[in-house]
Amino acid sequence: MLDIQFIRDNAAIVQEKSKQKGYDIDIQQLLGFDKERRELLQQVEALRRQRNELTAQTKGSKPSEDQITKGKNLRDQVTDLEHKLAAIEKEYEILLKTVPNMPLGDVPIGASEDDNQEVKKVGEPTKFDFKPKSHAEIAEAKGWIDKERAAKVAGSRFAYLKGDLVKLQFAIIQFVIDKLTDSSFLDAIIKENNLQVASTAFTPVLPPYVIRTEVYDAMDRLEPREDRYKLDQDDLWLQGSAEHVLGSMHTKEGIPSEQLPVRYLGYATSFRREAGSYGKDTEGIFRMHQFDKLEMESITDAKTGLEEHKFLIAIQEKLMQDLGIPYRLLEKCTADIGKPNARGVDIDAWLPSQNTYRETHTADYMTDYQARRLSLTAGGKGQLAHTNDATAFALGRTMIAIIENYQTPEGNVRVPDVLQPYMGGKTDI
RNA sequence: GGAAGGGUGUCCGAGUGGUCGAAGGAAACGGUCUUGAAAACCGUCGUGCCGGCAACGGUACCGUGGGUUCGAAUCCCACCCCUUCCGCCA
Repeated sequence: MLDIQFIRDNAAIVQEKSKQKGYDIDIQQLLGFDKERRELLQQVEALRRQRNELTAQTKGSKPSEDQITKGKNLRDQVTDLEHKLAAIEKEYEILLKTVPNMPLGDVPIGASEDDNQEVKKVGEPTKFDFKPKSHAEIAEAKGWIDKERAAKVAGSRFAYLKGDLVKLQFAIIQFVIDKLTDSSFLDAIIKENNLQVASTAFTPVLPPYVIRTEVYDAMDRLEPREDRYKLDQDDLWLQGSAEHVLGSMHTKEGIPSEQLPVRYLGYATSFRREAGSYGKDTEGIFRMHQFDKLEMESITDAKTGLEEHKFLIAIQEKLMQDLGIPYRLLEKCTADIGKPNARGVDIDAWLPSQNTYRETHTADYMTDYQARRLSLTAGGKGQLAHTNDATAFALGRTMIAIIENYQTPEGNVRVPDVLQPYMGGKTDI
């Protein structure tokens, strides 16, 4: 969430920028609650002071009848005002939490994802001298995907992945882990892009797949909750991205400057109900309730947060280039970056069967918006951390891109060069 | 799942109704002493919120949330977490 002091000092800006993100918040109403809350708080504290003074008078000896009467009277007044204060604070907090993070100055203003701005295209759309098939056609023919049986067991939008596709997934995982834990690989990216960040290697992490309501909410990733899976018997949700359980890992901690930046490469199976996307992307494994993902997460101080964001994007690009998949980079507009984001980009991979680019990556920079509610500081007392997350590879969609861009007329798939060592030297599957 | 014990400041740890924001120790920081260092000694040493230009004042916080009481770290209830033992289990 935002700092209330910032909202008090910049009410008009907050109002305007919230609107640009598609959140029409009544800032004046929020400030009204804030004022009322502070007035009540002062009254409550004055009464508590009286009560404390009375207690100090009576300590050591039995209080007189008179003092007890006075105390009871004070207690009732305090309790009454505390209830009023609690009610106001609840309204205040609900409203405060609805205020989105402020977009950075370079974020394009827009009303929908159509207003996202293309920054560049890398690689030419793959050319074929035959009609390219969709990943679903190839994979089903190869026996790599079985959705019909998955439907019997788990319902729609689930799949069994089998055979060489599974090997390919693990090859990608191993490839990325090798690269991101190698600080010389990172250092080369830093130099090439002239970035001012440390070459600290990523720590690979296998996180828990479930997350408490309170923590999920503090990350501001619980909503929309109809897209989340809730565990019936516990106060737990299945995470929708490794980022949800990685970013929250250091909640209520202070990270000393010598340990910054904290960089994690998380691998997790993520779960999404895909509410509201019925009938969309039903072919193959493009949009699933369950998918595996390699996710980068980093915690920095305020000074280096933006540079870290650019670094994570540079890594995403480098990994895509290493796999040889044509892609485009989009700067997401105010309406599309997401509530906790100050800035965000998408990478879309070229999919020959759809003759277009489709989203495979996102990179999110949250400034201190998440850290404020997580009580996460970095580099000193009261200095809120800046958080960044970015997809390394969403494995399902990455394999779709590989299958479609590397397909042969015979319906085979060439293995990208960098992955061959992880596939036992196989060049085709 | 059953039984027992426990969660207190940066850390260890005392505290079972008022004199407790909290003993004592360690660490850290400043100083005295010393050629220098160690030791010893002296001092400083939690955070949030509200008010204030500030100095400062107030308030809250002893796992979390309720409750009892004139008054709660301390008593009661619920929950969370940790440890040990038993059971079950990959």
